[in-house]
Amino acid sequence: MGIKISESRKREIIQGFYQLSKVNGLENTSIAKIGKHLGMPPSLVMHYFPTREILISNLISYILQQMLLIYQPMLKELEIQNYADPHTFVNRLFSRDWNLLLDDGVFYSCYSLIFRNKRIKDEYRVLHEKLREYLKDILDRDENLIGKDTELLSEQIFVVVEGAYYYLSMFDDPEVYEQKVTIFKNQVYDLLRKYEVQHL
Amino acid sequence: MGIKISESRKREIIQGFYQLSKVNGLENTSIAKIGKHLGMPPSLVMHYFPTREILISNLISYILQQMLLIYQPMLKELEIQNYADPHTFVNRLFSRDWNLLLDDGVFYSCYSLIFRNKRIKDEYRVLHEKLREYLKDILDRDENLIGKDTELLSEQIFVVVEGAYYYLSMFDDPEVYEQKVTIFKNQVYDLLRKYEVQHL
DNA sequence: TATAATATTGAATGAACGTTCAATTTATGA
DNA sequence: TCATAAATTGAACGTTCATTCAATATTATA
Repeated sequence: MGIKISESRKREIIQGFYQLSKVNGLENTSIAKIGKHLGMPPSLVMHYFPTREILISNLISYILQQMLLIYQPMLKELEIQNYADPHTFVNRLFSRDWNLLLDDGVFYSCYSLIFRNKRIKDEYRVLHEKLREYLKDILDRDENLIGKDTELLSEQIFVVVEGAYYYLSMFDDPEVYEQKVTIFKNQVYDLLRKYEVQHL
Repeated sequence: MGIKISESRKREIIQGFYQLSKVNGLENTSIAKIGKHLGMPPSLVMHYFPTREILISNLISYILQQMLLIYQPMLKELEIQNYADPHTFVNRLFSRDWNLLLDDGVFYSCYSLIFRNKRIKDEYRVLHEKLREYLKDILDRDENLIGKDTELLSEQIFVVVEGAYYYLSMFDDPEVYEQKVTIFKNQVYDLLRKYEVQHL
């Protein structure tokens, strides 16, 4: 049970790191601040994460895990029913449920580290490839898409989703935001339709 | 001429800031380091940019200006000939000439600040809206697209471009990179074709 | 219960941080 | 040329940073 304490402490620290980064930014969240926030001396933080670099590396793993978590319910559904409606999946992709599980500010701060850290870049890439494979799995079980290049379609759908997230983050006005979401959602539906039509 | 020295010094400092951020990251580039790199005391840096916040704010303006600069040649062409080929424009959008004028790491580091700074967010949004208007201008002068919703088309093209940039940054292998660029380029061409076809 | 491993504390380190300020040099305009 | 303004210097400020370490408390194991 000794190792359990260690693990739960680690988790506690990473979550504290994440919470403070959400408010003050990743670059303004120091080890001392994390300790203070959790009521422990900074030396205890460093006992579990010997350097700041390691701490950040673990935060990134946590964030990417959170991202996978968002897809979990849909993948469970796929497994049980052996089918999931692509349109519903796309709809969920564009829903703002994300923000409950993952803060965009922290996410993009971590993303910007891929340009100077190969390991982080690889971790991000693997995660994004995984997401595309999930979508491919869903598309492969749709009878309208049998024999189609679902890998390509999945790639094309996700690039719209990711571009949309990037761009939409600049808009605060809910009305404008919704209007633009609709545009990009339709853009993805058009992609799906295009592939389906070719089949007929 | 007094004000000229001041302005060129400011430019020198911002460019030094940018250069160091490219190598060490925005968050690791201090005022002291910028001064050292340029052979001036940190107090001189602060004479021109009273706080670090102001310094960052000016770096962001510089970066967004650089982004506009990339489009300059194409816009000149549009002005002179009163026409520019959309496909050529799209091709340029996907070219890696960007990296010579603007480092992706610095760009996304600054981007991540939009989530905690309203002014930065607004500046980013205005820039992105401007880019879309440029493309709309080009599309509007294409005879195949007369009467079409070029604003919508421009929005849909750019979201693919931006998603592609986000995603492609995770790939180092030039072969894989090129293969994926082709996919996304074709995705944009499909959008253009779709609108053109509807016209016939 | 004795022993070993783990968890936690608190004080201390030097380096780097952003920022201030008074003094000095250089350029400008009357 | 002289006065004024702008540009530049260098030393200093207190604060925060990541990190270290030896000492203590707690828990697990034998």
